[in-house]
Amino acid sequence: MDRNHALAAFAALSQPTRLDVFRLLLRAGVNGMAAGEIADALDVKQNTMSANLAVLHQAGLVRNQREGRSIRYFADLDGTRGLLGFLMEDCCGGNPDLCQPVISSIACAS
Amino acid sequence: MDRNHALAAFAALSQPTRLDVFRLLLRAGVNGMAAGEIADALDVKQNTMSANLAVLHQAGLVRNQREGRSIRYFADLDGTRGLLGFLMEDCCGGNPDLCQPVISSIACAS
DNA sequence: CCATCATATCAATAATTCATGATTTATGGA
DNA sequence: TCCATAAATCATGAATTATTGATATGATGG
Repeated sequence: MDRNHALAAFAALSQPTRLDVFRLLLRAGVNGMAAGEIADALDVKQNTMSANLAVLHQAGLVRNQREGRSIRYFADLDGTRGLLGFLMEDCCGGNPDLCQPVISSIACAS
Repeated sequence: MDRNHALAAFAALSQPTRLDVFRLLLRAGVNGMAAGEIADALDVKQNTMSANLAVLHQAGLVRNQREGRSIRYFADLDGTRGLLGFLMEDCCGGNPDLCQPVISSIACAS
């Protein structure tokens, strides 16, 4: 993850529909959702959703996979990890004592 | 951190200068940097930087504090934690097994 | 093949965002 | 009080981004 990838990812997440899509796909987990399902779930027109999915894909935040006539989308956790790592690396490198509480507070309460 | 705050934060980080500022302030740690220092360090005009700092502040990503004639800026780690937590909460809630690797991979290598 | 369904791409307009010169506000020193 | 410094605000033009109707591509079943 370099600076330009990070910029693209943040831009992707700065739009309401796209943020909703990403969180929806996080919830969907390994099942993912077909493009049309996503559009229906969020009440967004098909071509608008297609464009927004393309932005998320380009940004490395979602993956997709053709499945018959549909294309199924998944949250890309590798890309997500890269983004968060990029954001926090400076903090962790220079000031781990300050950074650690940020990390630990978002750990899954398993 | 609600959806609108998260959108504002992602929008703030989606602009090159602002991303650079945020990372610079993470590196600066508790010392922070004066607004003018930041503008000089990144070779950005004073009023442009002022506007960008205002966006980051509004988004809850930086704090500031007047210090004589200068205003000193700091990365706001509470705001940052809120943002990351918001982004990952759905994943953690429904799919902690998938989410955990994302979290642990960004932990500080102390 | 042909019809249909699912998704992507295109073209055009509307809306938002950005950078900047000029100006204003706030602070501190003489 | 007057001046100098530091930062914020304002107004404007340029560039980017979003949405949408129309159309194209790709896959499946008959």
